[in-house]
Amino acid sequence: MDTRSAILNAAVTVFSQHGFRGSTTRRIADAASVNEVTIFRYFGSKEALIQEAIKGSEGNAFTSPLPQEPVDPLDELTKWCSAVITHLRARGPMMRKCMSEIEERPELMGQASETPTRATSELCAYLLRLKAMGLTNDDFDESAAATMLMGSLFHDAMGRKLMPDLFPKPAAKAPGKYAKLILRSIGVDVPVTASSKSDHEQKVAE
Amino acid sequence: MDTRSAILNAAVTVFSQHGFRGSTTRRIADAASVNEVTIFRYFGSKEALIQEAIKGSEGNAFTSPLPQEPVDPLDELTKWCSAVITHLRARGPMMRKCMSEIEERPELMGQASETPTRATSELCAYLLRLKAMGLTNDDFDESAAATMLMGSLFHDAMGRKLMPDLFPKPAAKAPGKYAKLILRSIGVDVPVTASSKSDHEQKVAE
DNA sequence: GATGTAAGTAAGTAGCCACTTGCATACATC
DNA sequence: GATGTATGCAAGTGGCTACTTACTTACATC
Repeated sequence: MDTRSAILNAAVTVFSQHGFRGSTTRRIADAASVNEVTIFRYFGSKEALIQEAIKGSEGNAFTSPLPQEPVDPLDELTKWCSAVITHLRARGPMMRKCMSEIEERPELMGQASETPTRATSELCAYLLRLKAMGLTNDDFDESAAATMLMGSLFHDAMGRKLMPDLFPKPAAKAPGKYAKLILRSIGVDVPVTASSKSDHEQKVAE
Repeated sequence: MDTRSAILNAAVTVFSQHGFRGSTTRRIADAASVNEVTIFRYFGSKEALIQEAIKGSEGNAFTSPLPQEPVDPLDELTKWCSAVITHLRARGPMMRKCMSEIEERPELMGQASETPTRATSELCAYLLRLKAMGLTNDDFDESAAATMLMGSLFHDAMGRKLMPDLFPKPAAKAPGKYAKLILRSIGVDVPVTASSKSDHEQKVAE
């Protein structure tokens, strides 16, 4: 309805598919069902349009909190991992484009780095809460563990479509497997058979 | 010296920096110190040149084996992780470009997927050897664990330059931290203080 | 009914792009 | 010294690109 935001949305869509160089003003105008000239009246240049479009789409940042007081770490982490993967997967194409063009257009990177940064630090804090509760080893490196889990989620979200054979199947159970492994790596006692979030009766010893 | 391979090398370099659309034949010709026309005489089209250049660069595949008979898992894995990260980091820009253009040019993906695929399956086999030796839990999911470690290495190689704050520092010690965590996640008994490959005296119990 | 505003239409500019053509040069081999 | 081969050079073609200009249409408000 609103012309300006129609153009911005179209710019995000086209950029996600074709990258900066492939996002011609003609393509964006067509996608927005708007005349090409209108784009320049609103934004002045393609550069300015795409920058504003991408910065604007940062608004939908990731916010799925981990509980302040852990009760069932495996279950909680599994659900959180699931949410992170879903979020990353939806933004996959756009993040791939941003990461690919970082050498030429570093100003576009905000979008791609925000979610991983926020998620990693939240995860780190959660792991420290587990430690404070005495559920873990007391010597583990929480920052390395958080990065590692985040890396797995990132890898899965980015790579599963490109090389499906590399990843644990089915995709829906992968978050549970990652969560279980990371918990075990820091000494949390996870029951043997609890390998996915579908095992709801299995609770971690507290 | 050889004109043909000079052009191919230049094509890889330029593509790694600018992607497909940014790799103009003029840029490639300049980088190869060759006349633009020569490119078309050899390869017919830009499309054909870049495809051959990228396929050709798959030659330098990753081959750093994990030992057939594990002796010191933490040390062996740490060195292997280090080698994988180094390899991926060197190919980072090119892999980012390939992954970014997969929707438009799926035929360029071979390069980006070969190393992770090979490395993951080698890692998986190694973890099974540890299991066969009775060093691990007997219920762990080796495929998930291999993917997870691979994801961490991939993530580190791809992302550390873009968002340095996200990763364990110093970079040289990260492979050891990942290796230690993954070993612990599958039940291998890793000494408390062995957190990097620099701790050579510390050996894993056999 | 006059005015202002948001948008479309048509046309054009200057530059880059992949790719072609025709010709010149250098060198090596017979 | 003739021939062939590899390469450079100059110029050009047609198409696309970002962006501009000038004019028009439609609608809303005074």
